[in-house]
Amino acid sequence: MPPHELQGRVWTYVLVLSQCIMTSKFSPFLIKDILTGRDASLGNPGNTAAEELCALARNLRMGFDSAIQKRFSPGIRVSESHRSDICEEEGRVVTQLREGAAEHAGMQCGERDKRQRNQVDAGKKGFHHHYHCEEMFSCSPEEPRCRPVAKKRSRAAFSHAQVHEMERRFSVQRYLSGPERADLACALKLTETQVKIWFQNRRYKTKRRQLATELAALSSPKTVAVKVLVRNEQKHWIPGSEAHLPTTVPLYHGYQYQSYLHHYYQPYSTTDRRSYGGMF
DNA sequence: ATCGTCAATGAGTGAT
DNA sequence: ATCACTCATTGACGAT
Repeated sequence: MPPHELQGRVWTYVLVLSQCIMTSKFSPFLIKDILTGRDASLGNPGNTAAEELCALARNLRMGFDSAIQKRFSPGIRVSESHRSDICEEEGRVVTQLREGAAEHAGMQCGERDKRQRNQVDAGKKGFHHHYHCEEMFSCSPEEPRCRPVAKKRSRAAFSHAQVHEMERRFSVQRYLSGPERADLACALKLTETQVKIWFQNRRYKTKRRQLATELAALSSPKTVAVKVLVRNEQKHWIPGSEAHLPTTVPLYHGYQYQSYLHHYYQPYSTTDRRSYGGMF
């Protein structure tokens, strides 16, 4: 099968899938389904065709690339954790396909982002996170060759509800066990990795702020009550009443080199396999 | 244009 | 080997 025909077929399939997803005909789907060609209307590509499709799909999206490689590359063993990562990536691909289909329908990127933001702000869809425009390659049925476009890193913006819930949880629990993290991720419609990273960053942020606060308190001049005798309009110090004034500590250096000074974390959850008793 | 925030990434580490 | 951690940094984004 000529490359441009394969690519056209992949692109058509992507569009069909996108429309299905947008109209909720079916979702989610597996990339494997694309590659094994379950849809009779698109023929029945064999293994070789699937491999070719796989190679082409690699050029479509970063999400495709990673997921397909991990799942289908020969000789690569997939662990349970990797499998869950792959599922996450497939979820991202679905999101990207939704956006791709929307874009194909004529919506401008900026308008779409605005709309999504409005949706998030208005809380119309409850928990929701989005990815911004991220064109890795420019492909279209009219343009058989994929043109590489500058890579752009995406950053999810969690909704207020998602952040609020994680903050609430963080206020009572600084560490989550695996099952707890999975539950929270499921409830918030986030991936476990996102929840994990959020808690990591949150702990780090708390620690940084606490250190900064403490160091600022140490380095700032203090108002201290000092006993003074007044006699003949002159002030006289009373021995032993001097306040201890600490030397100024530069914030950066204090933070940089005293990072292990303050072990104020709560102990790890009892349901977790790891114990931080020795560390904290 | 600059700055702060924050999700994500990577290096290094320890536990299992 | 795998996992989750801390810490430092990166890059996107919004506010100013």
